[in-house]
Amino acid sequence: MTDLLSAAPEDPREPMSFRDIKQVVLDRIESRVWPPDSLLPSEKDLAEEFSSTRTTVNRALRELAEEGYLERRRKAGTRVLNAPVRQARLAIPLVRDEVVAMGASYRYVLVGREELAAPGWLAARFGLPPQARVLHVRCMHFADARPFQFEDRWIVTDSVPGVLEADFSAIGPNEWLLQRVPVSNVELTFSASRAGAEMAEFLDAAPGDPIFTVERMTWLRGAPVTFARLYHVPGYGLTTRI
Amino acid sequence: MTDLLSAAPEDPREPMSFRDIKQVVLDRIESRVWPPDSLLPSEKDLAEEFSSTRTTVNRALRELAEEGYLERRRKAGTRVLNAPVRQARLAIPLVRDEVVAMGASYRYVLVGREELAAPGWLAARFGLPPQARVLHVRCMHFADARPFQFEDRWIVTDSVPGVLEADFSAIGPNEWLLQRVPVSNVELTFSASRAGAEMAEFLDAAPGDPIFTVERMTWLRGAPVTFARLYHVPGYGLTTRI
DNA sequence: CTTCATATTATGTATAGACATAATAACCTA
DNA sequence: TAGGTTATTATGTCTATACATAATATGAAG
Repeated sequence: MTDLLSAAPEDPREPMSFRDIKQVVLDRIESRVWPPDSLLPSEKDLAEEFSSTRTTVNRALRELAEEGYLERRRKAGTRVLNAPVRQARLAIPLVRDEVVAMGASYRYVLVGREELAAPGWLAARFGLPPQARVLHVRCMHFADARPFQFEDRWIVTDSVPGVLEADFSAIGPNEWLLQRVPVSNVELTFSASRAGAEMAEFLDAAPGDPIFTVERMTWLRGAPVTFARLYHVPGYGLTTRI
Repeated sequence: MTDLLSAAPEDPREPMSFRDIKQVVLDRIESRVWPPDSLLPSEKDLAEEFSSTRTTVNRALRELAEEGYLERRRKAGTRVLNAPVRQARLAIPLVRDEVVAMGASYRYVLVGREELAAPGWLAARFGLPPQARVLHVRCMHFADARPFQFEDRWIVTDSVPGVLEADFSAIGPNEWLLQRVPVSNVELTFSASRAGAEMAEFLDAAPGDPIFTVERMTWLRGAPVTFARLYHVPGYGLTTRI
């Protein structure tokens, strides 16, 4: 097995790629050859060591910094972070795609649809004017005829031209919106809530069951677009890897 | 306001950076100038349009692909993804840092510590041999004297030299581990569970309350290191933005 | 000795060209 | 006409150099 702490691959003819360099640097960080808070050699010095160029070394170190291992500042140099600020990346798929990826078939059912003045709590969350109108849509998503997710969504009608003409009987609001509204900013909040009576009925749960809940707020060019609460069937877990 | 759909900034003397190019391309995607599934002009053509080089255009498009907007393949070109596969990035801070960031003061208390054979469910999860030993540590994390998080952790003793000598009375196992064990691979699962009697007592909750739960499994160079369940005080939400 | 100005250094990013390679298009042969 | 081969193209990445700029070190002056 190649000694990854060495600078060069065993075959001297094979140049070190930016990925090779990342791996060597990461190995040195993890083995404490370069301990937390220590200053790395300059890019210029590393380029010499790896028989590479500053641009290639820069890319390797920049990506390690983006991944939370290093801190870089001009002139100050590159430092190993004391506690890596690791970041998990969560893919946010369409619920249809998520169900299909589970190997199940997807089904959608509209539960309710009404146009109304934005409730106070929503106007407050979004900073909406008092008379703002929203479309409130509730729907169910099924996986192989079993409940998977209950969706409770409010759409700001001024932000989505044509939304009042959409009846959402055949297609869910999220898929409809994705076709029409590119969304720039999303805020997600994961939490646990308690199943109320209606929730329990739709999700085949018992009232009081703990429900994994995702709140999703979206904006387009600074204007609020939607607020959705997604309630998952009991037992659901959202998994990601770093 | 500068018309961002134009290729060049108004001031012809200011060259377009890779960030400018990203923004123009993103604007064209969001405004459907380049609709979903469409093929973008080649990097060479875009470099000409932006009076730039392939390397600069490549960086802009590569980052947009990493952010989930584009799909790129050699020779096949660059396409706009039908549904952006957006990814949220979750910073995974130390619980101490999370509490301090909230403006509260942090306190740690060891609840229990015992060495034992790995329970069957854990051996199964990690693929451990039947006689594997683990250190089971339970502890509480407080924010301003209020319960914040209950931590239930199993540490594979073979993977962590010195762990049996650690009593964890003054410092939590996670901080202790971070000082000694760089962790390469992490799997996180977010879910909702129900507060049992002990949990309710520690977290100042009622039995049966929904509890936002994070399971964290870690490996180093392929070997299992820890399995932790983090239970959060009722009302806790984990927020991230895309 | 302290403060301010200047020099130096290390990273951030751009350019131009080169080579590698995956994927598609075009061409040739049976 | 279909299948196989070859050419072409578009992206992936590297090199070498240059310029920008943030941050630190050094030196000069009061």
